[in-house]
Amino acid sequence: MKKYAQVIVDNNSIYTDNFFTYEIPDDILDQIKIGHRVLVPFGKSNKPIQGFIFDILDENEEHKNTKKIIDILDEEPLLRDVDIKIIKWMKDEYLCKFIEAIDCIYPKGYRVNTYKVIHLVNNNFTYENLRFEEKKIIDEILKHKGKISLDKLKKNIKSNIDSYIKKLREKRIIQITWESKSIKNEKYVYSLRLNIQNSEVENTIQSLNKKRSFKQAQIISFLANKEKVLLDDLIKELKVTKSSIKSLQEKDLIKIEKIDYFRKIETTYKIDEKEINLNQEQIKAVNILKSNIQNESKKPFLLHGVTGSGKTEVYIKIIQEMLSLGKDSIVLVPEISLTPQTIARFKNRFNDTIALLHSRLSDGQRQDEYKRIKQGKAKIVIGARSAIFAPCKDLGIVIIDEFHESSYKSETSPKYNTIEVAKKLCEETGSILLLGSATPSIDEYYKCEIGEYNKIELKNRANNKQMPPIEVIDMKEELNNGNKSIFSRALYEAIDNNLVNKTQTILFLNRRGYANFISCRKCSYLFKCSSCDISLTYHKYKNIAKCHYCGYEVEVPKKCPSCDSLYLKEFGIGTEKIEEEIKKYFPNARVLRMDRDTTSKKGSHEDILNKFKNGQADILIGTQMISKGLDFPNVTLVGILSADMMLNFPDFKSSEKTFQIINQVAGRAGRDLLKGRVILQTYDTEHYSIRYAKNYDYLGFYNEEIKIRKIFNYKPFNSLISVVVFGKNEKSVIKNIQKIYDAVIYVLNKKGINNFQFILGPNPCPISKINNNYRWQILFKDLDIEIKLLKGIIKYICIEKRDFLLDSDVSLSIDTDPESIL
DNA sequence: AGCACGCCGACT
DNA sequence: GTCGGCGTGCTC
Repeated sequence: MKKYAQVIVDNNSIYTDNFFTYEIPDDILDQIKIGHRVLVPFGKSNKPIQGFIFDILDENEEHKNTKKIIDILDEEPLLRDVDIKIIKWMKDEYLCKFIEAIDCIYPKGYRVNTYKVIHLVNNNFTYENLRFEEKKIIDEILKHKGKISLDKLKKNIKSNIDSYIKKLREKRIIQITWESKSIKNEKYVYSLRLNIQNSEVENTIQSLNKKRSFKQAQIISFLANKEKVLLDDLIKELKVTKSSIKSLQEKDLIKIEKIDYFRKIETTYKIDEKEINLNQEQIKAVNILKSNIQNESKKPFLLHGVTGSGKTEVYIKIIQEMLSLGKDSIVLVPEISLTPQTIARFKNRFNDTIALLHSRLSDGQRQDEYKRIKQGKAKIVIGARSAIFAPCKDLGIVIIDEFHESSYKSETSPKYNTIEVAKKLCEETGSILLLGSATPSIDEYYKCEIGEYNKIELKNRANNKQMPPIEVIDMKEELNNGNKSIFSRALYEAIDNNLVNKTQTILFLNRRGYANFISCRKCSYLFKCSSCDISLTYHKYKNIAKCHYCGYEVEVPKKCPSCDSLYLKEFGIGTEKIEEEIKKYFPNARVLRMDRDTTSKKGSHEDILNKFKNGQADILIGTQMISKGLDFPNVTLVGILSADMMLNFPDFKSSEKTFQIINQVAGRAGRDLLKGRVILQTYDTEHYSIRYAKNYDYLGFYNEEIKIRKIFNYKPFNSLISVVVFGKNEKSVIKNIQKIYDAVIYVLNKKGINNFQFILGPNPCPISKINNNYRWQILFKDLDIEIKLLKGIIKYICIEKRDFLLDSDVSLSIDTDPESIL
């Protein structure tokens, strides 16, 4: 009986974002499964493209003209059953296309290359009657055994031949079809062994020598009495070429076996392995988790453990438990704390059972890791956000460390929230979800309060040390007392002290570059990016002004470009400036700076950390990058240079973020035997973020913040959906965002809703231009309206009716619960 | 999206 | 004629 497949095709268009029905040919009927990647003919020209099987049906009621699937592209289905569920869920949740959700899941090296080939179909033509160019085409095709790729043909015949090809086609002399090649970017090694009995070896060698196949004879004698030899070794050893090996294979004298080769990932960072001795709190935490493994319905766990309370040890113990049950674990870490140090900690413990997935892997390496997980060779996956989609076979637990980090929200469509995806994944697979943080996000902590999550607490630091005391310094006061420097007197003295005592200092400022902007003091000319609505950051070392959004750089002239005065001045501070000031005040101090500018080279990250760890520097200056996971026993002082810098951001999460980052950076001091000290400089000493952070009082902060969220209808009480229209043509952008607004109002009116308080906009985005794209947004809150209904309406207007409604010169971005609305 | 096709103006 | 540029319509 014929069967039919429901296929999602790899075509990133809204019009093809639905199931296509294909007939399954008999020869693959018994192999094909849901989740398989297949090759299907598509469109008028039957171009072969990738597709994904979402369902297999016995009948095909709706369509008459079904085409047949060409082939299956992988032995095993690329998508697991749970992947299919997640894809469907993501599509609804994040208002994205099927193919966008699918793209999150399978490694991007798997693809199909297509090209057109031109071949002779008919010999019933008189060559002599053809025109010169037509002859040339036919000659070229015949030269390549009756078939050549169109690209190659055009390259070989340099003149324009399109019209002659068309003519030949009309005369039915040639035909153009599509061909394809499946690319997997996989690496294999090959092993050789004899395919003849030992007793036959002598004879074979003799007969080969007779035919003057000396190299082949040499290979046979080399292989004799050996179990297996690697192809590469053989080639090196005997200085033979692949051709002699190939002919031996054709004569069936040897067997070649393909072996998966896994490219090694280098980790240069080494740490001394400490024996894990869990304290009472940690043991209790592990036991709670363990007792839940068999539990049918699993609530997620929120592990609230103060900095240094040993969350990682808890993770390791529960992973060990999972391993002993044969189950897989996924550990997600924010990209910036996926440091060699963190990796080494897990690697030391689990060795080769670990697969690593992060942005710095090459495509090949990522592919290898993917395969190792898929084949069950790696049972523990450590990675950033996207590792949540790792193809584990039998998942036991998902751990999201530092789950409050904003990097768990994807910035590209689909703009998924990793915690939500993980929750769905765990629900579907019956796995445990463990969210760990010292400073939980307000949203998730609220879910503990209302009983959606179980809470586990680690209240004490593993070594029972107190958190280092935080001294808050009022920089307004410093200024009043005549100190114009970026260092308060207290911080200056503390740094000086540390230099004398030969202990180390970390200075934190969440901004790279030298100064945030540069302008003319005479005419107030401001250096701005030509393609973005952003002032340029000054990088003194290179003497450039740089746009941190699009990367645009311009050399800073001596004179003001507008009024020719010499009064150009930079304002605000960045890490580069701190480095300069430190060198000015403490010329003998050895300084390292770690930010995106100094870590762009591969391995530079490791370099800086290793140097600091080995005591080759006294002071480490850095951005967010240094706020996490670093464990340096000799650091006794942490200076937070401008704690309130983030507070001025127009973002409802800025208080939360400030509180979190102070906590994290402070935790870098006094981690070992030496006593730590934190100096926090701010202009706003009375802000509640700073007040509670000073005492490491998470609950106090939470209670204050949750009240504000309630009053202003922010998360977790209300959702926010942002719709941004952007494009090069500002008028068109405005016109189109207005169309969306009008359409939403129209639909709402029809549904009897007349109060539009919950819609904000359309307005220009706070950053109104990026990369020459003008940006306008509408914000929707689910106030007095069901979130499902709201999403439905937005989906209907912005996705389903998009082409009908919107012009083609604008693009659209939808973000549910955006991390930032800039 | 991305492909094919068809129509139209420009140009040897 | 004939080249190529763009607008249109469809994808099992």
